Amino acid sequence: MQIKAPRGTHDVLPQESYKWHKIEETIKTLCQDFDYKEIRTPVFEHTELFERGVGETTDVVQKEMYTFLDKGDRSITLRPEGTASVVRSLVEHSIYAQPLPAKLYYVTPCFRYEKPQAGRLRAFHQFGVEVFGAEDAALDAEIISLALELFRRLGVTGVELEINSIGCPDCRAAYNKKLREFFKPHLDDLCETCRQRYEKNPLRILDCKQQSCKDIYNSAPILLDNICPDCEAHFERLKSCLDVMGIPYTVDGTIVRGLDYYTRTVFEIVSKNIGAQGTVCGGGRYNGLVSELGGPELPAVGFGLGMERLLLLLENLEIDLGGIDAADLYIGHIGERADLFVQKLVLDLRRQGISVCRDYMSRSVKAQMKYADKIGAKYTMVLGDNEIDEGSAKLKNMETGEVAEVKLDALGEFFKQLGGLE
RNA sequence: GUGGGUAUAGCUCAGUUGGUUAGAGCGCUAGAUUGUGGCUCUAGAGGUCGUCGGUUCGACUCCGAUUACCCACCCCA
Repeated sequence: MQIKAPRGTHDVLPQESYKWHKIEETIKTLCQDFDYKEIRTPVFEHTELFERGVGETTDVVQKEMYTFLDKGDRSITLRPEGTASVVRSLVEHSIYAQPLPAKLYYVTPCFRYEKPQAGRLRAFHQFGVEVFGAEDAALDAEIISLALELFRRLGVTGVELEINSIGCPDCRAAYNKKLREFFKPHLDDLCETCRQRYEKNPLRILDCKQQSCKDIYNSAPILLDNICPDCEAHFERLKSCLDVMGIPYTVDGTIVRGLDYYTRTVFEIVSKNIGAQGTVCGGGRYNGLVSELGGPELPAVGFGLGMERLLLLLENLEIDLGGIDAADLYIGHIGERADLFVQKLVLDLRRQGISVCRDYMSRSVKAQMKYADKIGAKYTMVLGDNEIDEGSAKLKNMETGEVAEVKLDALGEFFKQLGGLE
């Protein structure tokens, strides 16, 4: 009986993994340029962290977590998103006692028990950024510019930025009251989930996709029009920062986001090139989360960016990421003496940082050359008694077909110079 | 969790109104005068036709169930 990869997971094969390397490299230098440092947290945490951090009423917590009891009867959950873990770590290690703002990033696997479809997996990866300690909307704008810069560096076009402000707990409480008053006469016409939302979090009703509910909330008061003066000023500052950086955006008052911790700024970067899951990157400000998880009152902003969705985007836009790295040199051989000679030579060259392959299949010279061609080796040479005795061999450039006589003990130098020229 | 589509070789797919040894292209392996890739030619390996059950003299083909994948809803990255 053959065992296959679990539902919603997939293998990253060599034809694909080089793309990951390329993107991860780009992220690394990007974060260096913005002066963000990498943080790595465990793949699993205490379940309670996500219940409190992500919010008990969210879909993620209510029905999508991989939760189990370990052998010590602890309730453990595979991380469904990155932010809660980073905040936990920040509090646990008092990172807030270091110079603020603390600017962190990560690329990490996440797990959500959902029904897979285009751009949605059960095991996926997020590139995330979190900044702690500053209230200034310039920082909200900075992380947005960081995300957009990643797309720019990778050559991704056609992504759009949508922003909104969902206010602070104060203005949201006032707004929720207003909303309840608005929906009260329509209660019977709302769908069942929206009736529950009415009690717990009326804001979420505005996110309902049912036409009957849409018809009702279309004329509801808009949160953005009801935020307090401080939140208003914060949002204005965000917009002027984006303006001054030349970053286009649209204000979308309907962006609410499904995670409970957001305050003030929320944003999404969307694309039409990844199927129905249009959001490649989503984030916002979460000023209350650090204290909620036992730390001090510390403002924070962050985003999560779906790596698989980014890959999908690159693929659908037919963006070239350079292809798999091929070996520098393939060394064929004839005869037993050459076989052992090559075994040693290959190691010598590899120790010098040259990527070298040889034959392990007792193939004919012709078949060895065919193989070298298939793996895309840049150069080839064939060693027999003559070449070993003379200490030199013909080195063939597989792209141009040019052949040059090269001393075997000068091979290392030859490839180093070649590398220097590229 | 709800709905729609698909399931034949490693990959992309043919397979006539059910009829006996299930095909192609690509890929893989080996050859085409003795020690050199790309083109061409030849040969070979590789499939219990997703799985289980039913109808039938006979099922890859029809029916039912199940599973997986894809897509959409929901939600989100």
